[in-house]
Amino acid sequence: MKKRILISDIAKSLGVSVTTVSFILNGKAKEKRISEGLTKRVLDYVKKVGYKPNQLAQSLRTGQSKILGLIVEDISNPFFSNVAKYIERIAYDNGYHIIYCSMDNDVTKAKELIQLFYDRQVDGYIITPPEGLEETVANLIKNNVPVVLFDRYIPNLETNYVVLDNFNGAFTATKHLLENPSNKRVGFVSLFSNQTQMRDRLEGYMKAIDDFQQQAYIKKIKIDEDEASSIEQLHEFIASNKLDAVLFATNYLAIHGLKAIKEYKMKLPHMVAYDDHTLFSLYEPGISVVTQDTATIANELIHTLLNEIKGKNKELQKITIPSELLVRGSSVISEEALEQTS
Amino acid sequence: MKKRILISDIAKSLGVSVTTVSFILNGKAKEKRISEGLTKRVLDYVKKVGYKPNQLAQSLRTGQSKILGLIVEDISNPFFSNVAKYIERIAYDNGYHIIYCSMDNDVTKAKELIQLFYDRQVDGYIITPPEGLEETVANLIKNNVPVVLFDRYIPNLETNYVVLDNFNGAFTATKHLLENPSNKRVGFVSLFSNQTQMRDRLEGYMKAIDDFQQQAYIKKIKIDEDEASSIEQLHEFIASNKLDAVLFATNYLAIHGLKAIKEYKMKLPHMVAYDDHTLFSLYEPGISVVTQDTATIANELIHTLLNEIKGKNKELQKITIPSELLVRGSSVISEEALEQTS
DNA sequence: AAATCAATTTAAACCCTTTTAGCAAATTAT
DNA sequence: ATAATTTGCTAAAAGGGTTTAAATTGATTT
Repeated sequence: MKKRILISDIAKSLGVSVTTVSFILNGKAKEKRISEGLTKRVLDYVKKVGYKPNQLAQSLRTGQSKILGLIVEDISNPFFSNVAKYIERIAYDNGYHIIYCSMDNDVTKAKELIQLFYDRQVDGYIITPPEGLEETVANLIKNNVPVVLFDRYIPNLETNYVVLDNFNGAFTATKHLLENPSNKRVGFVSLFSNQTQMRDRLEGYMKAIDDFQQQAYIKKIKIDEDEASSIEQLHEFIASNKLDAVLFATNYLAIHGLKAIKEYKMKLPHMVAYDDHTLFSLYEPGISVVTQDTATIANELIHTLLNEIKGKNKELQKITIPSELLVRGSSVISEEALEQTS
Repeated sequence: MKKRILISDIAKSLGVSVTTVSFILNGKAKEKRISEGLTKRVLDYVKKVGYKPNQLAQSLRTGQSKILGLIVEDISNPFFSNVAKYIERIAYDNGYHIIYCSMDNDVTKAKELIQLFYDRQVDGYIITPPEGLEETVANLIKNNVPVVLFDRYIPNLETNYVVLDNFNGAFTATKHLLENPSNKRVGFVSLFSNQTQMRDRLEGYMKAIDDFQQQAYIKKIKIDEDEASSIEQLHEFIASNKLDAVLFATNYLAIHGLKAIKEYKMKLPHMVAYDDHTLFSLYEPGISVVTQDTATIANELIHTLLNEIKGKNKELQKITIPSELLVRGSSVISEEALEQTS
């Protein structure tokens, strides 16, 4: 923690030039034909005094900041904070840092953040794009800035992305609900949003509904609706349609749903939420979810980005990760439900 | 997004020197007695072309990175991610960026992170110190690095910190539980940890127990215990002592407790958790919590740190934020509980 | 008219690396 | 024995700003 030691100090102490030390430190000893003896001597000394290059100077010179920008919808959503946690870890293991931000589905904020990151010369971006960010992202791509989209992609824009198999996730979930003979009326709660993940989840729901030749009950909530109003609307939706089951397109919509149920003492025998949450595993009755391995997602994201930065991606990576339906509490719950109704 | 414009470009275009532009941009026009006319001309032009100084070059020269390091216990814990979200926002509004990390209560990792941040020349630190970090933090202080501790502090070390009134929080919570005449046996679940927040919560619990002249039931869990074992131990603790109520010292311990209750179909009529969680508000019966305004905490933290950086703190800031007992569901629940038991 | 002074502006040093271009000595080829 | 390479290393420029120390200009004094 004492006074910072510089590369010139090393050079002086060893009686060699700064250039030589730099070459050796950057693994160019062979290439620059520096003798093995000297290489070892420098390396040993550097290790002994614990010299570390000044990142800022290094970045200024190389144009590489070794910082990655992560722009997620909302870091306080456990889905995103879990992914962030893994990304952070892998990035660090690869010598990168993460600067992260929540954009709260606000295009203006997202644009500002990207500009800010750009000014900071981050080496790459992982972005969950809100609607309206198409042009900004297109611009980044055009300028050869490494970008990976996440959770949703931008149609008609050729980018790397890592998303979930939303269609099959929603399809399987809806099918699961419909297969229960007591569920005649199965609804779907989503957002007013044309983002791909929402579109695909809707399509998955519709496919299942059509397969079972049932009526569709679809409710969309405004993306920036305040919680109280959202709860109010969900109450109305569930109660007036006398729904037996609902598929919620996001975890917080499902939470609003639960709050509505609690507040208005409604019955909603079955539901499936999108993206898991501690709450869902402990709630009685247990709440089934469409889930996915956040570690896998983080892995794909960060590796895609790092490869892009290193120019190792021969072609665009369009990765779809299968999602899984985690059925909860059916046995326990049906017992308990029976007990309670009896 | 096009090619970056430099300060030298500005100077050339305007036919003045780089120095002059720099002075004006850094608000030293008056001090350096640069004429108002020129000042305005430069400022207008800079705005017109949208010039922004290269942060790296700036940092390299001034030694200020405008980056703050935030080291929390676990970013996926909603308490921390909420505080982080606010901190992030305020920092940005003040022209600072946040680099954050979870240290997972691992001293080695925390030390590495601090070293890493130090190498990156962050301008200040917000740290939730794990046990064993005393010396490292002391070292930072000794080197005049701006530091604010958070959630817990280090006894005998003179630092800025922002913590909660853990003693009163735990005391009030325990008192609340004891005041219910049906609660004879009130336990406390905490961690094997000498961190101040845990120590104070224990003392608050003990004070209430002593005031009511009751027996104490205290269970500590290893700080890095795996979830399954933690659940197992909590089951044993609650069941064998036939506890009527439990105060949990952290939100995840309370979650483990709930899992134990669910898994082993136990009864635990009342509980209070430390740090709120969506789960606790929706669980049936609603779970009371000791909570606090994360916005206030974040505000105090970031402003203390920024003032420290600017040298505006005349003295050390030792801030204790009052915590609040949020009693949940007592009325509704007792009704429902009655219904179920009847 | 020369000297002094204040008001402006600027050249150059500095922050710390990386990297280009090149030099001197040792080898090899002719 | 000399020219052509190769080997081993380095001086200096570059990267993009900030800041010190000094130069320039015009006005005022002597």
